[in-house]
Amino acid sequence: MPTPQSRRERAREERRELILRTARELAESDGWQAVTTRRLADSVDYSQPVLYGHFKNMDAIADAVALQGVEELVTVLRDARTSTPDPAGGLHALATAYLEYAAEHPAVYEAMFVRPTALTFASADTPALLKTAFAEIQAAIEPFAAGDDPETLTEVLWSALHGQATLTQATRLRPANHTERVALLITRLSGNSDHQGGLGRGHTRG
Amino acid sequence: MPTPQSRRERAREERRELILRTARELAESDGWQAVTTRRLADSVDYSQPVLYGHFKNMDAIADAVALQGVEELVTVLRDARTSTPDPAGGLHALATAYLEYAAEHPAVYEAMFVRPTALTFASADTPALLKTAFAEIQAAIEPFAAGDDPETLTEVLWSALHGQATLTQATRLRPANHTERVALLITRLSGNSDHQGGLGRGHTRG
DNA sequence: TAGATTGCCTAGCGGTGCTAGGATCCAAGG
DNA sequence: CCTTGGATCCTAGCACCGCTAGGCAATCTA
Repeated sequence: MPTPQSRRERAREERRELILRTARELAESDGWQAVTTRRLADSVDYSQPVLYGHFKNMDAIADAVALQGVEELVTVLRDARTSTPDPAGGLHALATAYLEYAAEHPAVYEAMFVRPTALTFASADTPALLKTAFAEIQAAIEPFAAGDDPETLTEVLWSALHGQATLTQATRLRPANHTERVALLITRLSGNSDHQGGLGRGHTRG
Repeated sequence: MPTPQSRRERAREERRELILRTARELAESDGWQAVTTRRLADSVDYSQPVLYGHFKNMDAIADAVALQGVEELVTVLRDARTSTPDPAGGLHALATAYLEYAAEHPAVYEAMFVRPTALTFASADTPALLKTAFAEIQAAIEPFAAGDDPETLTEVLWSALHGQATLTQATRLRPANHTERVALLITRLSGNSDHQGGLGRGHTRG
């Protein structure tokens, strides 16, 4: 509904978004440790207590940013996966898109999956959104499940992507080999050695 | 050097280890955010400035703990890999040992690979130790490199393990499927789905 | 024993998250 | 018009954080 009751409430909502946007920018530019109540309040030109009128505490702000991130990630993954009818190509595109998003929005990614704040237990509707994101990954890898449990395979793929995302951010991996790592990962995970050629092996034991 | 010069220096070294051990215990029991200078100083029954006589700052303490962890991890990985002459068995054992160490020492693991403190740039001899750890993983996966670059494949494996370790700690993955995830990961990464001969999934239905 | 060195503590700085209490504004009622 | 009630916002402050200056006491050297 585009008319959120009164004008006051609309102004209030706008200010909430201002806080969120500013926190996100601050985190992306200087890291989450630089997002303090005083700095954030200064940046939005309010006093600290105003922040607490919108969010329970500082972690809740990071959680809200994380929620935005999950929504964005879902559409990014869906767009990548459905960019081609070829399952192998879709999987490769999804994996690349995942790592690209993590690289381009490191602070948001950190809020989502690295920070201790449990997004799962944040609010009631959060798990549904997270399940959607998980389902996107599953849809990409499921054609290659063969005899294995698709959900477990999805967890394996997600973990592998998550590991590459975080270790790359921490400059623990050679940045140059980014492309090769993704390609090698999805090639091996999808079960055959030439993923360009399509599905390849379909049944090893009947 | 078993004789560290004077008695004073030996006492000093003992106190350094006391600080390190206490910090590690504190981190494992209550998390790194609970390891503050005041609490740590209280726990070792000294004042805060004493800590700074041994370490440059708080992060340096976490780095020292991380260094201990890498040493431990190297031996754990080596023992696991060489526990069997079978390459596939060795790889599986190494992967399991890696995740087991991460699960049993979450704070140490966090200090090593999650905390922003760059262990690589910590001191001069650190990279060598890290390279040894990396080489251990590479030794386990290299037999399955086929035509692919072994180093890239090692990065892929390590990232995948790291992802499983961190997401498991954050309770983002189902803890029950721990074993299945490792088995599926190394089965697929090692190149084929059924030359594993009973290590992982598959034959548990009879 | 006198002097130098070292080890250690108390006290304090600026910063953090967060909250209480009073001031101020704004919309509705007499 | 003025008054009143409620929402809005800020100043000031608490306890805690990492870290450091300065002084005191114990120890080693001569």
